[in-house]
Amino acid sequence: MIANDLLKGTLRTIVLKLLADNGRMYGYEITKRVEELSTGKIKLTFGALYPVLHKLEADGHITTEAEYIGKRVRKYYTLTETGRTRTEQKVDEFFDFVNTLTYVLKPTPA
Amino acid sequence: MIANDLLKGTLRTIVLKLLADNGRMYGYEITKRVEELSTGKIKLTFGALYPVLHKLEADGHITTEAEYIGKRVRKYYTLTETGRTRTEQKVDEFFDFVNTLTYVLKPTPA
DNA sequence: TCCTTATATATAAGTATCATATATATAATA
DNA sequence: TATTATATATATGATACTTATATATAAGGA
Repeated sequence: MIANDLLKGTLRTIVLKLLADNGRMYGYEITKRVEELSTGKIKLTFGALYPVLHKLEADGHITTEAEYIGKRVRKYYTLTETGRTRTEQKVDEFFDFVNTLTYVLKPTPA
Repeated sequence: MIANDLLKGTLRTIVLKLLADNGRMYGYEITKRVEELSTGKIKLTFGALYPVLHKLEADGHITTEAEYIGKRVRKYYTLTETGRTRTEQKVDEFFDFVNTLTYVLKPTPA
């Protein structure tokens, strides 16, 4: 498992990027996909995920469609145009961060 | 500047790694060195740094020596053995995290 | 048939980490 | 003499998660 301090600040980015790559997805599906892509090392908690999804919707980055699977509700989320732009920004920001921190954490002089 | 959400969870790692590489350092020096290594993109705030240094000391990862530069106190910090072990863990943890998240954030299918 | 596990969303309360603001003081430079 | 740099420290506040709790349907195994 990945230390959860490090995950802080990346949840939004993860969610946005998955939606960008996969078209529309629902919450539960997102957690499963992240677990899959990270070979079990990252597990999103629902208590964090759903508030983030609601926030992204409130900010106009995603839209919702409810669908019924039998009697159970399922909410599909899709990126808006601004959401797509935001995704690019956030992903770039992350790799920038990694490059910069690598300068700090790589050096090992005699 | 690096988005500060991303920095969360990396402060301890940065401090430990700098001490591991440079022998002994004092707080102010650490902030300057980080700014240098990150070409100005990471600026540690004192409000975050000093509590972390005190915490690391309380946890037995570093020890302090006070030195007087004229009349001004300067506190040098040095890694203990457990601190050295912890540094390795934390740095490995960070690069693990990066590799794992890259699996999630890299894919871009048609 | 009953129990457990998986599916599915949601909110409230608690914690950790860092930023901002404030305080104090000495040394160097313009 | 005034400003900037050096140097440490704490209190308060914001944010982003985790943990706990709630609710409900569907599927699978005993």
